[in-house]
Amino acid sequence: MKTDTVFKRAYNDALGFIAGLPEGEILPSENALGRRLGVSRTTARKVVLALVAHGVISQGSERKILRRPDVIEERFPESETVPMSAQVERQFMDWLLRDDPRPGTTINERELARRFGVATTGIREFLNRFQRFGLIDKRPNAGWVFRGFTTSFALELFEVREMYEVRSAIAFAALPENSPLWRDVEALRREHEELLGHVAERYREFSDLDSRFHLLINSAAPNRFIDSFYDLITLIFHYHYKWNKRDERQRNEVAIKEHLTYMDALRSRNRGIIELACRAHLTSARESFMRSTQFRGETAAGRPKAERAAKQIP
Amino acid sequence: MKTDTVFKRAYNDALGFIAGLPEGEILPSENALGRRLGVSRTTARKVVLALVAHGVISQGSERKILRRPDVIEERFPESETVPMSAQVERQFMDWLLRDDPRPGTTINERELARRFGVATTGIREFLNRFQRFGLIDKRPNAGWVFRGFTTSFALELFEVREMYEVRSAIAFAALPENSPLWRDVEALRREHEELLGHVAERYREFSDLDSRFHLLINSAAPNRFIDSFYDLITLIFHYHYKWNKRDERQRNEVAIKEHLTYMDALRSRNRGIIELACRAHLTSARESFMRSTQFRGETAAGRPKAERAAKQIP
DNA sequence: TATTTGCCTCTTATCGACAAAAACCAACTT
DNA sequence: AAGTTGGTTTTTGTCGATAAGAGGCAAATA
Repeated sequence: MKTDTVFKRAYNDALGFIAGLPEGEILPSENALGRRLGVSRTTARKVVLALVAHGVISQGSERKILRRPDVIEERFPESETVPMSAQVERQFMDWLLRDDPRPGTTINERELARRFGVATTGIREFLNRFQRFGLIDKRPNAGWVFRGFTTSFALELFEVREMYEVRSAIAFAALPENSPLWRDVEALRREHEELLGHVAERYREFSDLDSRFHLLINSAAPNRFIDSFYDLITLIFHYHYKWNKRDERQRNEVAIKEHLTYMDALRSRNRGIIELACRAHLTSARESFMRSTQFRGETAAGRPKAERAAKQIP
Repeated sequence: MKTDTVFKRAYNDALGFIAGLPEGEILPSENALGRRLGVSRTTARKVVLALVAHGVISQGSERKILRRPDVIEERFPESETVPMSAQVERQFMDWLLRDDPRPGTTINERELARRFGVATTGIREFLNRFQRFGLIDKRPNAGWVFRGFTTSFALELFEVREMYEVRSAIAFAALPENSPLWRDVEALRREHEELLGHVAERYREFSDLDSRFHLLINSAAPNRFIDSFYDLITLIFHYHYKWNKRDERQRNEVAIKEHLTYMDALRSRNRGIIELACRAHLTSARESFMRSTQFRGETAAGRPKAERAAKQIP
């Protein structure tokens, strides 16, 4: 059966929303509430019912807020508010990182299902969606193979990334003076400078900034295929940052400076300069990426134990 | 339960294989047979059992071919040899073409399941895989929306295609003299010339040639992301050719000539010339593609009935 | 010793069931 | 008339079951 994560998340959100309201206030209509919580009226109604049952709002058609903070803190645990599919993704990535299977390892739907505590259907669905990221292959009637975080995976990924980004950067430069994106660049530049000033303590915040920066460049000329490729970039980097902490501060500092140069180049509107800065940054990003992780050769041959251990999550 | 399409296809193939063998010959081992049919020994064994039951080969451990042509013609119907997933794809594309839903139309898993005669799971799985082609979007808990064969779909598709192909063509020119791919180009060139000579009757064969040509260019520098994008190109063009017959002969003739010029350019090894020929061909292909089909604007607004009818399968 | 075959186990493909969530409808309120 | 609510219908998300197919082991054969 369906899980009720939607309801639980909505309920939690509703509590947060109510906490910010004065006591005695009348609750908004079911429709309005649903809109605010991002759910259908059916679910909003269920939330209202639960709120009444918990004594957070008054019974009857009145629906006044009673505000019982002690109860208000009784939320559903985080883990019950995230839909199964999202949980599978997380568990799968964690499994990938932790177990560190070598290229060519076959992936067993049934075993993953057991391990993750879900039905095989859920795993299947995830793998089917995940397939587009080029890390796994399907062999009909015989499961999936993990292609591995190989050198060629990284190279192919960055090759396409560079093609896309150079194209977007050049398109960006061609934006009209009054495009709101120019203001976004300036705002982002300030954030970069700010972060650079406190890089020693706050270098971890770069990951988010990085993602926003490249997404901004990309938004100059939207293309669904390019956008969807960024899902992959985001995913990989998200987990990459999580699992690899070596030289993180230094790597990030270098990248921040490159971003600044890159933004200067954009300002210049000069195509040649932009392309140069863009490629320089991406090349550097690729090398730091590959240096920081133990990418493997293509063969399924083993490698020393020590090397394996280096990739474990700290 | 699983369908037995694998077995049925294997059985049909086995009959074809046996038909080419002299009477009285001994059937190869189960392992060898399985390998030849592209199936596990378990299935090969099942095939052998069925062959015996139908009197095509002798009973016992002998397994001599009895060759009863009348029985040999009793194959399983085509439709029972194609796995459900493939059938869903075909039916979905046909539905897309025939019903011609407008952009923004919601897709109903349950209804498709009913219509296609499969369980919803099958539809879900297909839609999840199909999602990467950028034609549908998922709205959690509320089904899918068809984004439509819009102008922007075509433009975005061709933009990426051009980026990829120019990159591959240039990589192609850099191949060493002795690369076997050069021989493939020459062979393909001869096929083009041959086809051009009989274009009036055989213009339909171009579709296949086109696909092979671009795949060849692409194979100069393999990249999994680019390769996977070609799946989309192939799919779209496959169905495009099926549903759009307007000016087909003329369009194909033009394209053949462009391919020839393109191949000349490759021979020259000159980067500038190659890029020119490549872009010229792709631009022309894009325009012919867009002219030949009624691509719509982005809005969900209606359009005249006559225009709709033009897209029906003849 | 290397195949071939018989038997057995494990995995995948596909279905149907069912609760959660969305969508619809009609009576009701303001 | 526009919006709100109660009740009903439809659709999606998730599960478990089961036959088809893959793969492994060991006895038999060559």
